[in-house]
Parts: sequence; C-alpha cells; structure tokens
Amino acid sequence: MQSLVYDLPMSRRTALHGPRCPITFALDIFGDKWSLIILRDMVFKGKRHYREFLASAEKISTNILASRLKRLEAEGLISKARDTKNQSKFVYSLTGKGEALLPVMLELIRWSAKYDPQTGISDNIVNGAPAQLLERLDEDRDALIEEILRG
Amino acid sequence: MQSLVYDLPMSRRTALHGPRCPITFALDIFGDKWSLIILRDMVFKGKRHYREFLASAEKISTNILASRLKRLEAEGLISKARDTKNQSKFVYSLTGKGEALLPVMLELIRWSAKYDPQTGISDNIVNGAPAQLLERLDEDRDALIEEILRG
DNA sequence: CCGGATCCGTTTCGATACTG
DNA sequence: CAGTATCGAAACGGATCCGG
Repeated sequence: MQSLVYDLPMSRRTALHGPRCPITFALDIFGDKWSLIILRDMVFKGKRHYREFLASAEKISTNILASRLKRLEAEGLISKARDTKNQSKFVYSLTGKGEALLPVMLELIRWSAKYDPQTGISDNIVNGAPAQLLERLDEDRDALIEEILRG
Repeated sequence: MQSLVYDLPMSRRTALHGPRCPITFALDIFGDKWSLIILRDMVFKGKRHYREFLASAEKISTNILASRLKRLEAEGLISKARDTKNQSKFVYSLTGKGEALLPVMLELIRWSAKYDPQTGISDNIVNGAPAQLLERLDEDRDALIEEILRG
C-alpha cells in the first residue's frame, strides 16, 4: 500500500527542522542508485521518455521507474508534460534545479576517469570522447556545461 | 549468511566487461545512502572511529555500518588500521582515491546551499560557516581542499 | 570497553503480469 | 504508452551476543 507520501524516502520523512550538515540534503538523490541513473540518462544520453529510461543497461523495472520519476518531480528536479508531437506520450525534462546538478556529475566523471579503467575512452558522451570532455572541463567549463544542456 | 563476496553490490556483481557510460562506476558509492553518509562524516566531521559513525543523526545500525566499511575498504576508498593510542580501537582513514571525491562533495554542497533552505548558514563545516566555504570554493578551491583534508 | 556477527521482524525492492 | 498490482527476494533496523 502506497502511503499518502507515497514513496518519499526516509531521510525526508524524518527530516530535522533545523540547519543540517551539507550533503545531507542531497542524500535522497545521490544516495539512490535509480535516481542517479535517470539523471545520468537525461543529461548524457538525452533521454526524455519513459520507454527510453526503461531501456538502460541497468534494467530498471517499471514500478521503480515510476516511483523515481514521481519522486524526482516532487523534489523539483524534473518536470513532466505531454509530448506535443504525440499526445499519448509524456516528456520528462530537467528543471533548473536539476540542471544545476551537472557540475556535480562532471566532477564525478573526472573522478571516474581517474580511477575506473572501464570508464570508456571509446564511449562517447556528448559530442566527443571523454578525454576531450575532461580537457574542456578544465579549460572552458561553463561553455561545456551550456553545450551539454542545450545541445 | 554472508556470501563469499559478502556485501558486494549488484552493480559490481553484474559489471559489464567493456567501456561504460560515465557516472556508472560511481553508482556503488554515489547511489548508496550509507556509504555517502560515512564519507561525509569522515570529510566534514573528521570521524575516524566505528563508534563515531554510529552516532550520526541518521542512526546507522551496526551491521549496516560494518558492511559499508568493508565495502568502502574493498573499493579502496578507505583504509583500516589499529589506533596507536588505543590498541583496542581501529582508525579508518581516506585513501587518495577517497580524498579525490572531495571536489564532488564540494559541488554537492554548492548545489545544496542554493536549493536547500535548511543547509545551514549557522552550521559550521570546517573552520567556518558554509557561506565562507562557498566563497573560498570560488576563489581558492585548491587551497580549500588541502585545508579540509589536512587541516 | 571496542568492533563487529547473528538472529529476526519489518520494510523496500524487483520481476513479471496486468490495466486504463 | 505509461504506468499499477502482486508477490517472492533482498535489504534494513534493532536487539543481543561474542571474541579480543
């Protein structure tokens, strides 16, 4: 049985009412594998539709996907709208708050590139190889961010 | 019954053997609430002992803490040693790989500061208020990182 | 005391089937 | 197409026990 707060995670239900340590706020997102995967797919793979999220290599199941989309929307990180091209589809897109997570993800990529031998030299990310992306991250970070978000 | 791979997370057990999308590598850490809490406490609260981790506001339980410490050690993010002051205690500390996550966390803090009204203006983090920390993050980031890790 | 391991009731997840 | 419903499996949380 889904409760009134349906799928709101524990850290929100028991939220303290005072200032709290940094990072804590982000635990609901960066502390949940599936939320991260969805955000990754939106940012780096340009996914916008339910079907596309289902197709990730990590094989998210339909109920979990639905719950996370709902949660991300409730958190104000994504928004949902009908597809103007196809009235029977929905389009999910990042809000400003969601887009603002890109710098975090880029630092995560920098870290992965350094310590994960499998994070792919041959795996294209945006419009170039990760190696290029990392160079640009050092040199013109703001332009890179703009480019990833706007295409 | 703990298996041979004790608590190795799913994303590792089913790891693909080829280049993969960025972020994916980090899912075992950034994708697990408890691992993140432990890292947060080590970096921003200077915790080093089992007892200290247990005392977090999130109330991690002993079995979960033990499993995550083991996992973080297996991932090479932390190391474990006997406390020279007290032979019956252990000291956990960040490895280089673990310390290298600090830039990610700092971006997370920047994000939280912008969108979470509760991330505390009055909550001291290192040796000053978050407001100061954010200023320094813009101005002399590298020195700030050094100070957090060594200071 | 310290750092867990073990047991066990409860919660959450995940795969599949099904529906508006 | 975009989700619910269901139900077994896994993870969690709390209490307790145990070797050093």
